Amino acid sequence: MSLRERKKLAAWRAIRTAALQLFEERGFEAVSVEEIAAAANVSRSTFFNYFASKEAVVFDQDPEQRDHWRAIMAARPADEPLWDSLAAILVGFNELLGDRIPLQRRLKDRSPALAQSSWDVVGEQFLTDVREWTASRTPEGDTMIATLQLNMSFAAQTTAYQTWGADESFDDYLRRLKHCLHQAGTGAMSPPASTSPS
Amino acid sequence: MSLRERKKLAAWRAIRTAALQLFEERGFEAVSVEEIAAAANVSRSTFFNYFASKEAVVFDQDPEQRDHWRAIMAARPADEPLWDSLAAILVGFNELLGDRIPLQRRLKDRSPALAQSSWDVVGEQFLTDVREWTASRTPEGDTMIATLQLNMSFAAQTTAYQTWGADESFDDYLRRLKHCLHQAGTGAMSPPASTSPS
DNA sequence: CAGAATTTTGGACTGCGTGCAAATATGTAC
DNA sequence: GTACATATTTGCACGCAGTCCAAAATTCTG
Repeated sequence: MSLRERKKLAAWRAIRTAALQLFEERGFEAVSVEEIAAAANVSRSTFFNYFASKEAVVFDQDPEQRDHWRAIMAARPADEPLWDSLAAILVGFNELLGDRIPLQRRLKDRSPALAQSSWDVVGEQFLTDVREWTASRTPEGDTMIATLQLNMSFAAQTTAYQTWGADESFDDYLRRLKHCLHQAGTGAMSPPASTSPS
Repeated sequence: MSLRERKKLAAWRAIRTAALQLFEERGFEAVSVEEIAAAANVSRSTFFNYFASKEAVVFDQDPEQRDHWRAIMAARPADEPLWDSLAAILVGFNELLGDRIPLQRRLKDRSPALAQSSWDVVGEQFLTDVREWTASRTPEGDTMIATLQLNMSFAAQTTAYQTWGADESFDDYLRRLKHCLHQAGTGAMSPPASTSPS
């Protein structure tokens, strides 16, 4: 790893930690990009060299994390049913994010702007990667069914996130995620009536 | 309907038609709010009185439409399974939107900014209304399962939209939407292998 | 150490979205 | 219709996100 690369990574992390710190202290909207840059000892321009937008600094993942989830994807056996793979990938991804998710949650709760950022939890990069991965594992004519399963797995993820009560732990969240994935897998209308656990 | 209300509606429509016209001619990004306001014979301030953002003018629905989809929601029998209701509501909503959807599609295809607006197809208002409707029909402990079904129905909608080929008609899109809803209802992993129709 | 390649920086610029107070239009009561 | 209350429109100023570009600064290569 060359000096350049090390410095790049360091700058990326300096910006992100500075930003998150400020966001936690004063809320997303109340912090300007200028302030973030200043806190990270970088120019405003440099901030935009690393992050496409102010929101990206909340949702983008550490470059090293990216390698991890790519490994997770690559590890799925080629003959595994798509849905099972997607479920495993999403769970793995969430475990990977770990304690960063609560932070995102805290910020979102306080910020209208962040609240309706298209990307919840899963950042832009992961979305792109998992789309690509799905496409690579989908035979010619099945692209619709594959897209549907992909979107359904995200629906499960979103649901777990949305119904994550303020008093619940991260493990509770993970459990619910798995439950939602299972439920989505077996079908939305499978239970004729009340089948809500825990 | 008072004069005020009639004028309001007229202004709303004037702004939207002017905006859509300009967007079609020159693309979403290339048109400024000032230009839209000018084309609609209104001040810039007034534009923001009616639309919360430049994007909202693409996704917000005509106030009268809102009454229509509310009627659709109200018409669902109280004892119908949630999933069936949601499916019917979404189909009804899309039929209602009708030829406006292709327009949105055309704009989105040309505009990166629009492309990743959180709201695809279904605008903010419909989202809010259908959330509220769902909540009103959900017993105390079933909020997670209800949220999941809601999100899954949107996943089906999104999928139909994403896989809508440029050469396909609006009816093809509607057909695919129904198919996706059915598929999502019976479960993501139901087909062990290739089961893609048409 | 010299020159190529990449990154950082500052500065100017466009345009969205907000806030506010003055002007204008509509509704209401007499 | 005149007078007053209420709602809407308008202009103006402001902050700030995001883009572009050319000049510095830094790292890489030999």
